[in-house]
Amino acid sequence: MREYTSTMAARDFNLLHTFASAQPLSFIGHYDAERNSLSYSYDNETVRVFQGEDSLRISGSSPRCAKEITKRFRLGDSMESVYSEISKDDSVAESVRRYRGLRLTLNDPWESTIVFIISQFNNVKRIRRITQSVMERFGSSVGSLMSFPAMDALAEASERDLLSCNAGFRAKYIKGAAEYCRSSLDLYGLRGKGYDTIKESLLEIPGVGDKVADCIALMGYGELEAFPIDTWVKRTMERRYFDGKSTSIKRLHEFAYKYWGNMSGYAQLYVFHGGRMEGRSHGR
DNA sequence: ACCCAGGCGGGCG
DNA sequence: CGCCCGCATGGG
Repeated sequence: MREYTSTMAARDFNLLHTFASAQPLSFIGHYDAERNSLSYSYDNETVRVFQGEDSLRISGSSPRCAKEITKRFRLGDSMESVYSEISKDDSVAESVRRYRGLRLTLNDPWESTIVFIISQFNNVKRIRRITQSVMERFGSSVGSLMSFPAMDALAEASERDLLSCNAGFRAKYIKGAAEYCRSSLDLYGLRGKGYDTIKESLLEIPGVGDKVADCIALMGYGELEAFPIDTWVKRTMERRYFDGKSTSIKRLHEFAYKYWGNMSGYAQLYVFHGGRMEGRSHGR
């Protein structure tokens, strides 16, 4: 079985920060700390990316693997201009300094939908375990990895089998979302329709609310206006921009859009990751 | 024992 | 619109 490899220059690319930032790839892929590499399956192929000094090495089962990595990690984005656009204050600038190379990923819309449904009211370690166990149970093997389950597989799964993946109360949402996505919504047809249209459609999926819809819009469709507000982002923003006062999600959205505009998605990534890393190191 | 986690749906005023 | 609640499960 042939393997395709390639090397490409990559500045401002940090695989570990990206893996640690709780994006769909963090849950679907496998990170190897010793090699500093990440492997995952896509479209019945496998690929592995190794972080070098100022370069990436790629190996995969298809000649398309380099293109896949370029797209998945948005290597075409100029991080220089992203950083200059989002660094509106010292706290964002500090996150950028600490986590330079943290990349936004562009993932499959269907996979993003299920992963972010699993993510609700949950912690990162458990999201990964549940996602992996759903893949083991309902996916199929691609080389030595597992594929992400098809819509049919999850729509036809029993709630009991999903519960045995420890999905908890999310089991019924997973099944409901799969049924809805295969019968009543063309997830892939939404690509490129724009943030408002995409979000409105996603909100019709059972188990998808405001926050999860923004996550899917951002990391499944690449809509950079999206600004998902979870507990970390809320707390971090209240501390940084609202004098520590409790502030409604609606107000935080309004603030974000005025402040970062169509770079909100990248700003959110650095606010979220910075806030979460800082919060964790302080104990709690 | 306790609080919390990349929230959502449903009910209430 | 805002607020409150229940929801499964396991980490710190």
